[in-house]
Amino acid sequence: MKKEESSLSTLSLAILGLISQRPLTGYDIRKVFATTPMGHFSSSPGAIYPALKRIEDAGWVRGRAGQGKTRRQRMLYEITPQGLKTLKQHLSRPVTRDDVIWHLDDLMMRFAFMDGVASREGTVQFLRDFASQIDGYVAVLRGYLNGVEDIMPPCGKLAMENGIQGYEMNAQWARRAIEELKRD
Amino acid sequence: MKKEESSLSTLSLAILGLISQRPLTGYDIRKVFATTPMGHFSSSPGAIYPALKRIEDAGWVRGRAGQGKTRRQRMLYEITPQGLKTLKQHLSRPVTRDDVIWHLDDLMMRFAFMDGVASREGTVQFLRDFASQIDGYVAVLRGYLNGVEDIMPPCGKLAMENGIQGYEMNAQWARRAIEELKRD
DNA sequence: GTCCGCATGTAAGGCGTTACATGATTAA
DNA sequence: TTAATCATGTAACGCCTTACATGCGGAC
Repeated sequence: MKKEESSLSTLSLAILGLISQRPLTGYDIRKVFATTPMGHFSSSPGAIYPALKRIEDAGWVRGRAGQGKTRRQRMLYEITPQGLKTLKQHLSRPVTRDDVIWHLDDLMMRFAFMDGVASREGTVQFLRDFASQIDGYVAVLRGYLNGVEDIMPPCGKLAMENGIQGYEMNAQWARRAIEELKRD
Repeated sequence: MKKEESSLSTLSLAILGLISQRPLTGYDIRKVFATTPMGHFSSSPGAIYPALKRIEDAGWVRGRAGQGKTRRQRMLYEITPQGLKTLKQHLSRPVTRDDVIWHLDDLMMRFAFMDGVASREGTVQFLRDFASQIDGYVAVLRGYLNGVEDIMPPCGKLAMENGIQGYEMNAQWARRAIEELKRD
């Protein structure tokens, strides 16, 4: 329910994260959103180009003329030192319960872009915090469900269980991910 | 990425669904969002009251003066026949892959409010369609992941796996839910 | 007599969605 | 030469977020 100082919308974070991996054009980004599992992002130009302009105005990326297969003019964006700093800051923000409730997708984005940007220990710590925040919230939800499950209609109850299982799956995933990252 | 005719935002659907179960005031709705697992909805007045007004203007709910513990004036909203029809229509819309990708939360809301509103067979059919649409999408995602997993950085790959596992969890949940609904 | 919970709103701003618009290049 | 793909945008709209505002009633 809260937004923090280094305000990056989830879409902006996704774009900045992608550009941090390698320089991209707006169209490249659209293709990533349209053809990969990042597909729950709007690949629409009305979302991408304004977002790109915003993070350019903020000084986090810099566009320069580049050409691809054709010699059309196209803007190739690369991350700036400022942008990398912002990204790092954003990725290293603590994991709160608010994040778990309201910005789960944002948390996952943060993790997804830690590869070149955060340290291995920082990444593992993030996953640990993530899992433990989820555990805490799941306990609350289970407590609530136990209190009302006798009076809840079947579909409502099943829907609530779906939500809880989703969180539990995330916690399990995080612990497996920690193991996997340690095997290096 | 698409919106349909009987356009109901997820928040409006949640409110209409809650009111369909029993008459509620705006404040009641805020409390539900603030204190139950429906907590990823904005319990803020700036969201609830305008949404309530919109669905009232649409003729789906009717407000009448009612009093609670105190004899303050407060608007108690109840669903209209029109509103119930709209809700039923919305709940019986087919489950598409677009829904799975862009409106999973909406699908879950639809299911959560089927209790008094949809038939038992309709509900089970919904879950079957839900599971099979997810299966189809998971196959696509797994295909993609297989193609690129050798060149993907560890965090990116793990994040993608998280997404896929989330979908798989949903499909499993749906099949268990079918079994549970049949045990009546 | 002050704070907290009840109860309902409004105003500004941000940003994503939908739809429209434009023009170059390439493959059929 | 016509359609598809590349490539970038704008405009209107809807709706959520944040913050502010108000006023009653009960409890301590």
